Amino acid sequence: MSYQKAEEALRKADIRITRIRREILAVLYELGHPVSHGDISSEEQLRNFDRVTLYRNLNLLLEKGLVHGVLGTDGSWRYCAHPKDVEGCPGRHPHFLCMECGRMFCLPDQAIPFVEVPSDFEVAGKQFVIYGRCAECRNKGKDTEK
Amino acid sequence: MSYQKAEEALRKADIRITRIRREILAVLYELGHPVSHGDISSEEQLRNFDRVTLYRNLNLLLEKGLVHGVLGTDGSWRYCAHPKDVEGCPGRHPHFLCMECGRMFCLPDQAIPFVEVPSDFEVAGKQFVIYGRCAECRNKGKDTEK
DNA sequence: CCATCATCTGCAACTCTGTTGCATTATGAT
DNA sequence: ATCATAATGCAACAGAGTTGCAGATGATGG
Ligand SMILES: [Mn+2]
Ligand SMILES: [Mn+2]
Ligand SMILES: [Zn+2]
Ligand SMILES: [Zn+2]
Repeated sequence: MSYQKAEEALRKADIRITRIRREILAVLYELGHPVSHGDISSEEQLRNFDRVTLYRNLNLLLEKGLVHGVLGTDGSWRYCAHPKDVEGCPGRHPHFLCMECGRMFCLPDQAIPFVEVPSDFEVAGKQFVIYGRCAECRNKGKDTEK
Repeated sequence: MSYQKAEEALRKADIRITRIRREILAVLYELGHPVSHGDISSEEQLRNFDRVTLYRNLNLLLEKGLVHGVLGTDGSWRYCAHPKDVEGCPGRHPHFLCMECGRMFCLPDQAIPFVEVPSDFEVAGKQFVIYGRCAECRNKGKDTEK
């Protein structure tokens, strides 16, 4: 079960262990791909928590680096955590967003490429989102396409 | 003046020439870096148009490829057009967002790097945003930094 | 140069994502 | 078990962007 991993991560990050935090991390570990606030809140285990509390905890987990966040080109954030990322989950890889089903996929095998910025600029982070249609949605389309 | 360029581009894209469209394009051509709806709407020449009309026209110009859009990690879109991009302005380059002043900069000298996606996915586009602090904001900070 | 009709504009209302303030409740250290 | 501190729930708010519709505007053909 992912609860062990979740508690371990929370302890390591030195933040209080509460039910919602355990559940959020467990859900993200199981799913393994970035999901929106809405997706998370409709998971069985999280359905009864207040949406604000969910937002606040997602932000906390982001700050503490237990979760990484990706802003989709649809304008909403996805949250993702991989249990294997021992030292937090920096998410330094590109992501793919399917604009038909709204699912987001990590492309973890390649690092976000280096890009030159003016030398007097200070880089805090990067987001690389590729958007289009996922395999599943392409297949569904094939019947209907004229 | 950029009005010539603007009208030319509108004619080429085969959309009606209206005052707001001419003004939007002229403003974007002059500024030459991505700006938000809010920035545009507070430009002298555009201050008296309705914000909805501005949104609708920005979307039209995006669709027609006369303008490129970049979603900042602050969650709002910036719009940009370079007059030299004769065949529309695809914006296929990374952008830098200063999280202090909110300004966005094109990094036009480098293409958005190629990234492998699963072969059965269909790529429609990419967004590569680097965020941090611009040179100007770093300098301003130096006085105040303890 | 005017009539016509498609298109564009302005206004009001709305949606969606995310945030803030505050009173109440749970957590964990003692 | 006690208590201070931190987390939660609820209501209200904020900002970006969209939709529906009535009335104005611009391209076109006579
Ligand atoms: Mn990821
Ligand atoms: Mn650009
Ligand atoms: Zn899909
Ligand atoms: Zn700046």
